[in-house]
Amino acid sequence: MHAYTNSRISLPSLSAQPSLPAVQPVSFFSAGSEIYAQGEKAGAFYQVEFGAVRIYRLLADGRRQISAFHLAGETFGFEAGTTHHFFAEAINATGVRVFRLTAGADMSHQLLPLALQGLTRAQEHLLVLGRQNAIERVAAFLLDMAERQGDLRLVELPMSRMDIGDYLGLTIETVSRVFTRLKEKGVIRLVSLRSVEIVKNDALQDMRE
Amino acid sequence: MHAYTNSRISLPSLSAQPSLPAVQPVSFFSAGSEIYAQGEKAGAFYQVEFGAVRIYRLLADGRRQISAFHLAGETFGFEAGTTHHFFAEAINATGVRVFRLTAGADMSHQLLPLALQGLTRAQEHLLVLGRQNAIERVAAFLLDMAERQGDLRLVELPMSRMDIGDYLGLTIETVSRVFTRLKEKGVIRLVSLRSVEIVKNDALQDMRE
DNA sequence: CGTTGACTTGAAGGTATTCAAGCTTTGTGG
DNA sequence: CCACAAAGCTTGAATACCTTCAAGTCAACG
Repeated sequence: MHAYTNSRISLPSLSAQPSLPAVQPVSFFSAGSEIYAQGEKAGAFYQVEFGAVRIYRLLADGRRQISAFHLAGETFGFEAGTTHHFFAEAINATGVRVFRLTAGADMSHQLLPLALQGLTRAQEHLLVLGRQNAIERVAAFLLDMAERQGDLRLVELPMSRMDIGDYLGLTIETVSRVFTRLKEKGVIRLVSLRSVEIVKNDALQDMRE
Repeated sequence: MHAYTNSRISLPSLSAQPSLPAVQPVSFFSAGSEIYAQGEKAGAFYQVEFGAVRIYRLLADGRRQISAFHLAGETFGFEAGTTHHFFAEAINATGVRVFRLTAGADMSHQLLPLALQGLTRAQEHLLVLGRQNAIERVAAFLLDMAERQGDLRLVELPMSRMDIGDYLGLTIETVSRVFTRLKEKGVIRLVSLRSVEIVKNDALQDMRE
């Protein structure tokens, strides 16, 4: 399947992050490889060095809901209890810094703000999934991705249409149709499959609700 | 509108909760009254003594998404940053113990598990809103309410159909129709509008996905 | 006992899904 | 470097599910 699946190569730290121990090694994950699985014992948290990660759950019949994407610089993996409730996978070739939680050290101060930020994001996403239509969902997604990439006109989408659909609670066909509609309206330009230029930011903002 | 809106009467502690300072007073809120509002300065967290609370966001056109209900014993109100991102309202006559966050005291240890639990719940709710149909959503809701009330056959629903709809991303009509269908199948019995007997627990479990 | 608000039920309509086909891009091997 | 295969994406038509609009029922309360 994946040539490098589960190959984790430790490297010296590339960049120190304030308030986190900077000496942690970086693990590499190839596209599609698993970082952790639902039911696995939790005991670490993770920071994306480069690449992108998807966090998701599955229903018994295979339906998938991606609850979050994590891009370079972002942190994930802390969970309630001792086992993971979700899957985490590298979307592309991805480097992840792993911070093991040791029994003695207390990381509450570092983790609480991260947990609260994740909570706010999840709750805002609930509004999107519960009360917004397809166009509004895609608009919210594009604006969120743009914001997290520094509000440039050009937004990189590291994930497939399938991933976007499973994040927004839509099918790939609907995602594709909305992209086409936004393109025809001149709101966005599809530079390539994984790269979108936001032409009319205001129009997107208006669509978001 | 509400006769007792915003009346907050302090009472001595009714029950001490482990690991939280037990001397906090209890505030009372009448049905529909606001506990805090989006944009307000945050600086406390809350524990429900009795009654029930809804946490929600609004879109500009009035669409509402309830992200969580909180029943007796549960904790809410901690948020990222210094201002509230959500509204909190008493659903019925409700007593709430308020824990003010003082500048000196550090509550990270108490708050982190609560924040992580909230995060897990929100992410599980994302799966419901993103990938489940109306019956599955209502089944998940009823089972969740039952579990939080001690897994009794009789489940009390402190909230209206409107609230349930806004929590599950459905209209009140759809919620009502699903209740009727479950009743006709003999899965539940509508003891009263706000009280449901779970007759076939297994059937509900199966429907949940 | 009548009024009000909440809930239920029915019929019509709309949005997203499903199923199906065609197209584009990417990767692989000759 | 080209040809082909495979995967990912787009587009179209039919269908399904939920919503909207409307009317009617039920329950609580004065």
